[in-house]
Amino acid sequence: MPPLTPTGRVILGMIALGSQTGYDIKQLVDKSTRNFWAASYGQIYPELRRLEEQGLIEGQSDPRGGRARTVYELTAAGQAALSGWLDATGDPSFEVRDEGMLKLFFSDIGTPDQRIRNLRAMRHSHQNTVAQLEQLDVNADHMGTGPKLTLELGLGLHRAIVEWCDAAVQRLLEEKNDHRDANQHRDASQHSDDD
Amino acid sequence: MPPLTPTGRVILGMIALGSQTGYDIKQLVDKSTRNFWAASYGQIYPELRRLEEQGLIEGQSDPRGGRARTVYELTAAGQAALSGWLDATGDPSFEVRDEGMLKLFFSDIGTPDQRIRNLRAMRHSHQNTVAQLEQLDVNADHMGTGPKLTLELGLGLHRAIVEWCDAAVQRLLEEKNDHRDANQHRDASQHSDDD
DNA sequence: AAATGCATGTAAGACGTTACATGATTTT
DNA sequence: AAAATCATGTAACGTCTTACATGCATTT
Repeated sequence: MPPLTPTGRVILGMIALGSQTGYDIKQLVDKSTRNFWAASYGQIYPELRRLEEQGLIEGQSDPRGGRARTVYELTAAGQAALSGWLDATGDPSFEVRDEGMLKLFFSDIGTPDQRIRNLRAMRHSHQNTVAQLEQLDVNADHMGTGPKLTLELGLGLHRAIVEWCDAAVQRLLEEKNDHRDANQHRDASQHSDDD
Repeated sequence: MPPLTPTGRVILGMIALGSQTGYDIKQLVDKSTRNFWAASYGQIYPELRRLEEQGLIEGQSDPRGGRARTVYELTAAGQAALSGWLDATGDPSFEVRDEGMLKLFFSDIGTPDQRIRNLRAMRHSHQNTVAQLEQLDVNADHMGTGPKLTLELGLGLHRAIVEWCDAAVQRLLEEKNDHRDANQHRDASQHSDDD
């Protein structure tokens, strides 16, 4: 028996949480886990096939009107596979690919202005994420403990990044001003940031 | 002209920072960016070829003794491509795949103990990362502003995750105790955590 | 003499996104 | 009547990791 693929895990989990169709799964992933574990249709539908072949899920046709629709549920083997994964010890995989940080890393190559623009772009995208998560947070009452915890952690992290970006920009601007003031006396006006 | 590939960017950047060989690049990536942008030999060497074909870098054979060795440097076009990327506006890509959080999200499926074990596993792996970054931090004097900033942000983030995991575990344990105390009176001993 | 580090590379496969295509149902 | 939502799927492509293979140079 091949081990659960990465996408296989999300799918089993989402079906366990009540998702029925491939479409359903995608909706739920986009609403809940996409910030730390995304999935696309191009992965989901083929993977549903494989999981059924492996006997971990079972689907049956359940059309709504003239519209084809396949409803899936976990088999006993599927529940076992899911539990086995959740119970497995050993460090969980963790990967980040952050273009903003990469640019920041290389930012000595460019101008100080470029660096600040980049920090503002980072700030902006993480602030977006915060706003999305805050939307979800309003119905935290109807959530299980797991989803509540991940939401809380996500909010905390993205907020921390936003705040750090703000602080970094401010520090860089002050350094720039210090440097300018040390050379000669001119005026500069400060910007105000949206939020 | 095809746009810079993801790995192409790191390679150009690392060469700009002074890396000379493919081996060099890999070493530097592993020491500096791998927590937010990794690269493997399987990507690096083929990509060096492509970048040379595109005229963005130029390599020349520079053996050390009987050992083959190719030293690369940026061409003018390569510097332009790198600057163009660093200067580009529009939100930078940002992706996370965090198995620990995914398990946490699904943790209502398992037992409370499983959830706590999972949180401890997360804590452990992020604490490892913190330790690695602290090693790098000791020679922060010799770093440019960019590397210093990414190091600082990385440290802050991973430390925040460690702390959040600790707090979450504690909260969950307290809830468990409250629940137990509400039913009947027994004793439980607390664990002590390594660090 | 052995182990570690320097240095280069490839092949196979795993994983993933994007873009496209199709069509029914429900809401506006 | 149009737009949004539900629902399923595929093909092409891009990207990346793992595992393997090789061999010289330096340090222990």
